[in-house]
Amino acid sequence: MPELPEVETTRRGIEPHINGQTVLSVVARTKKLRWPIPSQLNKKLCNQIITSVNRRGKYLLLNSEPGTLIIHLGMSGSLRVTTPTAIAEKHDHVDIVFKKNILRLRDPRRFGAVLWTSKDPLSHKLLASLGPEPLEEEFTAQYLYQASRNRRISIKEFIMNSHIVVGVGNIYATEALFTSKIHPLRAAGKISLPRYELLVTAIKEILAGAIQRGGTTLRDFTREDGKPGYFQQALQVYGRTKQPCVVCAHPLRSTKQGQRTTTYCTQCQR
DNA sequence: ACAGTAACCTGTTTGC
DNA sequence: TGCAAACAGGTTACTG
Repeated sequence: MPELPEVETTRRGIEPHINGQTVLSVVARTKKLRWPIPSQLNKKLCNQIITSVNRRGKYLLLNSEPGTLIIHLGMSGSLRVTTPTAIAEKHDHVDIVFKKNILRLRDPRRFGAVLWTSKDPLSHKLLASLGPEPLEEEFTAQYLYQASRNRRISIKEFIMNSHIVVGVGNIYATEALFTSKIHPLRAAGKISLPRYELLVTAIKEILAGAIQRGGTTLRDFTREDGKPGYFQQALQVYGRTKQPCVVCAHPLRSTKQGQRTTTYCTQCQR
């Protein structure tokens, strides 16, 4: 569920609780999520200090002197800061135990990941070939325009590809295409530079706005304190199939693209 | 290199 | 009411 705004909301939420804190122990109750959880995580992190909490795309990076714990929340993951005595529930797979609290990973569908690297995390196989951060200056219309030449894939699948740009998932891709009036099925290679300008602006504004509101909570996304985000109230098309377009009142239509639902306005988006 | 599809899971909602 | 199918915020791996 978490897209970039939800992961960034999580990062900002957990950072003040764990940055500079010493790990007392690591408890893994599950052998594997998407991939096996590294054994000996307790040995690696016990008595180590968390020196920074970073994000790259939808990956969270908990740095320490000997290495980095890489966490991905997948579709249903969330991190919470709990009291040291809170009882772990059914889908609570990993605890990073500190003196005053526990950082607890919950992930019912187990599409998430917990990985360890003792090298530069950005050179890790899964991170090395990621596209630019959408909120950084390097993410421009010119970049998307050039990257999309001769690509026949639809624009929606194109911007959801993390090797093109990170952090744009189904909700925000759907919203950004509506805002920039681009039809989600249009071939990425057949979109003009001016239209990419509109799209890039929309992506940046929508992601920034969602972070400001603490992310989108549809069903079970929660912040580190268990509270929801408030961006769902600002969604204009996602989840609104058959309801009237907020611009022209024409009923919104849905289709499937790469196993994901896309909702769009047949009148406004071309 | 690119495009299309299946796969990994569980919980909740929808439809007969 | 019951049950099966469909659906859910992600991403890799495999095939052609």
